Amino acid sequence: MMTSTKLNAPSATPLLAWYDRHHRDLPWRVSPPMAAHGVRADPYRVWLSEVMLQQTTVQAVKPYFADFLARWPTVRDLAEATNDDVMAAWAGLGYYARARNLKKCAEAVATHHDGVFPDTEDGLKSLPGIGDYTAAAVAAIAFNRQAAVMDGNVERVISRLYAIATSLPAGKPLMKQKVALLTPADRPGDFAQAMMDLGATICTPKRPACSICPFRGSCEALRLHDPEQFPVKAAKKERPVRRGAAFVAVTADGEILLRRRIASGLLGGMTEVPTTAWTSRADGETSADAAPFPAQWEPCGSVIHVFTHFELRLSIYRTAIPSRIQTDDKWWEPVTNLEAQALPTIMKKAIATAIPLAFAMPKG
DNA sequence: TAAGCGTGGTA
DNA sequence: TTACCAAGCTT
Repeated sequence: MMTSTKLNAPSATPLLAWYDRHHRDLPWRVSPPMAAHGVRADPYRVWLSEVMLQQTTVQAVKPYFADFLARWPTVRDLAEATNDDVMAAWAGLGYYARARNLKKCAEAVATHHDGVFPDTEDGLKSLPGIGDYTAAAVAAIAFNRQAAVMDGNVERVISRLYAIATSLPAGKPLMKQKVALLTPADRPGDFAQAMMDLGATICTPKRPACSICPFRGSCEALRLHDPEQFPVKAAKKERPVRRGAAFVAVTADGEILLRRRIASGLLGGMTEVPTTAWTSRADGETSADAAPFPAQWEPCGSVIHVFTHFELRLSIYRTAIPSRIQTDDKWWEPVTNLEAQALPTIMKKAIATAIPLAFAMPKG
């Protein structure tokens, strides 16, 4: 006789058992056996990794994490660094407001908290760049607080476990409630990391490996035979195209003209070559007419770069001049020193288009 | 609440 | 190739 499948009530226990066996080894992480002996990860490392991991893959973060930790081993070291050095070290990782807030947060901890991170969610959340997720993650992982950690992975796992059909972000409060009920008092940090590991390796967006999932006996979405339909997300919007021109000027001495972007907004505080405005207008300025100074500007290609909310198509112009030309709000930088600059990826692409060996030149 | 905010990997 | 997406925060 056919009977309906009976689900067990979800519990942290099988997840933690799975985590003990299958957890990922990551540079900022304390392994479960160590954690079981009361060893906690350094709050500075947990915070640094969590900020870097916001909307960013583990693979992309690893080299940046190692570099930051080597250069600034403690939060005080980071607080005493220059903004330029921090922005240059962050260059390429994206979402540069994170780097600006990282520096502000380090300064706040050093100045107002005696160099010690707050050990509560509320205390952490009051710091720059720390929101709901990061506050809960640091509180749970570094301080063993019973905080409900909810990121994209957890949203996916929870929405499937309970077959929550409410779309995101509207369904988030209900999901957070479910996570809070599931979070154990004894191993909250391991639980949070286990949920994220599960989301990253088993409960994946496409083709989840339900047959080996520790929640397979409790998952409502699996019982419905369609885990991929969760979580339900709002429809995405189309990505408009903007156009502009970028100008690469190089002197006979091998110096390139650079400038600093304004401190806020897109690529805020980062370094760039002079460009026109980036406009969605079909008749937008993309010619050499708007160059930073009169010269023989030669078109040398184009760069397409996809940002989160628009696609940028930059026409690249270059000129070679005998010596520096006086400009305001700009400076000349040796091409051999570009690696030390806070150049976002789009600008490295633009420069590499005009000077193919710009990032392959030996230093000094 | 919705929009703004990067980049590189993957299917 | 196009589209999606990866440990979100701020305004």
